[in-house]
Amino acid sequence: MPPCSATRPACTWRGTGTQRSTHILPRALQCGRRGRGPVMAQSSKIEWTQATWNPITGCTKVSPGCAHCYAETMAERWRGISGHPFEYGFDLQLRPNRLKLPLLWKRPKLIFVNSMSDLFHENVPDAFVVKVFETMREASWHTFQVLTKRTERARDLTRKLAELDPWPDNVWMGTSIENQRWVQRADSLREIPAKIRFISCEPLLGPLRLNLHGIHWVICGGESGARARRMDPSWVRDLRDQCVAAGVPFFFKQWGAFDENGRRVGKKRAGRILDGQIFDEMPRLV
DNA sequence: GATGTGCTCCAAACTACGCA
DNA sequence: TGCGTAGTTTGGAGCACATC
Repeated sequence: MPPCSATRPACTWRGTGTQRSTHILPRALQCGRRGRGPVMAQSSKIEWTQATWNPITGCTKVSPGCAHCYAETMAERWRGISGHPFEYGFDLQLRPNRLKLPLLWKRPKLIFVNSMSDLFHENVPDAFVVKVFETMREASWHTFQVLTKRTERARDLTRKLAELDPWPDNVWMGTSIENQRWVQRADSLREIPAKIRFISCEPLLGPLRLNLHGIHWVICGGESGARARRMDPSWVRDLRDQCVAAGVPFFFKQWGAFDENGRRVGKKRAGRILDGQIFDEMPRLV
């Protein structure tokens, strides 16, 4: 019997690996234990990265793009399960025991930092951010992708950090922009001296007119999940055309829960083909 | 032999869909 | 209409196999 169930919310998470479920997961969801010691998601289903690293988990909402946050949904389902990594749900948690994890991964990877949080959340102490940067600098064989909605704090804090050390070449910096209301995040991002600056327009909730000066990569995708909001295909095409015109690599991650014709078919079936093409472009190193 | 990699399975809660 | 099944989400666990 599974140790955890809806009728026994306070039971202990044991993760025996021998439990059985009626749920069948797609192959692409699978990820693996890698050797010994503490582990994290060394393989990720996120299309534009290879692995995730979460030295912090949990976050709070700042804009409409957060409304149906998958990370929150995932984390909250484990709240109260003693011993589980998300025992405290989506409450902000610093995880110092994970700080050195990328140093254990010997093969170079593209690592999404804090897929389950925001490194520049107001409740993350400056000193902890510094420690995250120390690891990223030390693990120079990896490439780290930091994504935040709090670009003003990121800019201010990185200015302070720059007084100690220059921005590491292997750390990309990005921000999420879901509609025109939040395009000013790109202005703060432009002031951060990362070698690669990128914008993630996911979930894309409205038409966007972006200033792509100083931006090296744009990711776009529709919302998935049960309560997903539909992305109008014209918004995607317009964004792609802006990137083509500006010479900025464009990555179309997914249609989301709705296909190109507005039918709810699920993320998998909706796919990621735009006008007969898969846009997989990655930033050119500058 | 030690370490790294690939594969499989599991967890909860919800929605969509197919079928009787 | 109601029921059962599939799908969605990522992190963590075990095991087998590959590589050094």
